[in-house]
Amino acid sequence: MSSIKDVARRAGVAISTVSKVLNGYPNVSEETRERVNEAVRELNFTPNPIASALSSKKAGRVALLINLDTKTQTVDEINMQYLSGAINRAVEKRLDVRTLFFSMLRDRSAEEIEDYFRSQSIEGVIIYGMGMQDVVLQRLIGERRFKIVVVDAPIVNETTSSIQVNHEQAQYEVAKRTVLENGGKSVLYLSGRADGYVTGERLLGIQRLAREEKLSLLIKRGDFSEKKARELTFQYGSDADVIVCASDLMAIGAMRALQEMDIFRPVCGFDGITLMGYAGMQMYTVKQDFYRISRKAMDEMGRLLEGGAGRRVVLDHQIIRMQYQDVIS
Amino acid sequence: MSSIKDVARRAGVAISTVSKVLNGYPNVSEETRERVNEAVRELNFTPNPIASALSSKKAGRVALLINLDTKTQTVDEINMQYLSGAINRAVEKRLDVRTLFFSMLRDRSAEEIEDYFRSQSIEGVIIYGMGMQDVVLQRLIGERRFKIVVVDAPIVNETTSSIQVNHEQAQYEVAKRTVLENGGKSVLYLSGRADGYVTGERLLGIQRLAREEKLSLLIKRGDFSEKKARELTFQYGSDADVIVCASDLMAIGAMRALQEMDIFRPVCGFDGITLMGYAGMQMYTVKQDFYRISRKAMDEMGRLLEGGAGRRVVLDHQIIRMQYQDVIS
DNA sequence: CTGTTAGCGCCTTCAG
DNA sequence: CTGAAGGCGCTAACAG
Repeated sequence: MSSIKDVARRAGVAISTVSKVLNGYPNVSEETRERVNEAVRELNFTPNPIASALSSKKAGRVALLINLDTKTQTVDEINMQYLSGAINRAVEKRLDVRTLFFSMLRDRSAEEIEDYFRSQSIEGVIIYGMGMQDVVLQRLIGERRFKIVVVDAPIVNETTSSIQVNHEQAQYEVAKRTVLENGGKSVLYLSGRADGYVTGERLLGIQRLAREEKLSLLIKRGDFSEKKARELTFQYGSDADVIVCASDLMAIGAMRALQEMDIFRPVCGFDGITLMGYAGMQMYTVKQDFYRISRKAMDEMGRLLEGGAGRRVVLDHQIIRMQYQDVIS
Repeated sequence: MSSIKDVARRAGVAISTVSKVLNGYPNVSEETRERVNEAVRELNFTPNPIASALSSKKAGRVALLINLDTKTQTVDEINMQYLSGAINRAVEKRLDVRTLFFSMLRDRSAEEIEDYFRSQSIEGVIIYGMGMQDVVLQRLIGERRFKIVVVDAPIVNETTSSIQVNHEQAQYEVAKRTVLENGGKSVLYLSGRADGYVTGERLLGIQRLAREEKLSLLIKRGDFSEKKARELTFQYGSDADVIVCASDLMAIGAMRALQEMDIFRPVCGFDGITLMGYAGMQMYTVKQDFYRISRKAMDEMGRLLEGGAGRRVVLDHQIIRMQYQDVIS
């Protein structure tokens, strides 16, 4: 491994000049810049990130905090997409990522967590799947000691950005399309878990639609559970004209119940997960591109690390018609 | 953040002494050792891993290489367990993990990959889900420049360890139990993908059983696909007494086909994935504890990094009776 | 057993 | 615009 010194010697300049070129500083003549770059190429030189971190006291380290407590297949799918999106972007931005799980922070105080991050030279944290009951994380955010990006939780301050699609609008749109295309005056809405931030936002969307379209609206908590959705559909499904679900998983549960009851009701979902083991069903759903969301989250982290202020980032979504497929084609 | 210097001053000793205590070197009197530890506690000191890495030229960095190409829910579940197992153990062992995906190495030569690892100070790589067609990785392993642990691929050399359950034996056992409990003389075996290392091993297991029990054995390639398994079962299922599948997913496909054909055949699976969206089915399967496997893989990596030689590690498995459950309970 | 010292590879003023 | 020099926090001989 050649070092900056070798490059300097080969280019016939001082170490500091090389450093400047490497980091894109001004005040280097075009000529020497080119000479340095050439030497870099010839030696196949890559700066040692460890030395650079130590010297500059900027490691560019960001932790991805994944909520793995709710063990469900869809969540796994979503988390994997989150991971690959963030990591891919991080490689491009030369940020240093480490993956952590909520479970590792269990039973630790906000202070201990801070110490841990600090000792690991972690400067930023992207939080996925945070719930309203996660007080420790909320405190961490409140402390403003780290740059933080929260996915799907509307928390913003000077050092914290939030990133998500417009859940209210998306829920409104997908439900509207389903209702209008099929007709119907009464809606059964199966909502998400009470502690989820998005649950309330999506709820607002369906309520707006109900108001606008003068629909009668029955709301039941499905907790993002396929099973619960199924049970609730058995109980209330036949009384409704349309069933709107706050997640694809619940939509599957609802559809299965309807099949077993041998009645038809239009159903719509939310998330646009790609993998489902149920054939022959169709519905509208909100397609969230989790990979892209996570890339954007990493972008936003880059901005924060460079001194940008926290802000709210809203990404777009799509309403798509989804066809269930076999798990592996 | 206090530094080693502060600790030294506070304990009234030299920096190097503190370093020795920190790293558990000998040649420090019990007394000073205690004094240093006290200072460490009082200052709430944690050594800066970056500085330590730079100085010692040992970053303790290991990359997790996850195969995310085959996008299936079960694979996601398994990969998440791999990730959390490895990362949890790494935290305990103070190793520095970064997660990478096969897709990031696509289109790169073994040399480029080596350079990348080297530039990132990565010393070890744990490879999950490598196939026989991954020649680039095979070359990387062959080079012996990095410490490597391969999960579920039987490759071993001085710097490479392999870790897996005994697939041959496991397949033998689960099939044997299923056959003996239900009786039957002919077996339909749905095998995995041709490029998977474990496919062949599992095949050997069922072949051994067939020999021992004098079973007639029909082998069909199911490619770990639920859909294919289903189709194959439609075609060949009724002619067999028992259906043995090389994965749970295929077992599900087989069972669904049997249900639709309205005939009964005992089925068994492999992997013991916890999440399946199918209710009311039961079968024997091989339970692999992916979380634990991955922890062990990280342990093994620790051994290699400390200079141990590559070896083959075989973990135990269980044969369990599995009851399908709803996705979310 | 303990302290001194010279780096690790890079960044960053500060002179020139 | 370029180069010299002093660290960043820690490790590792080497003296004492």
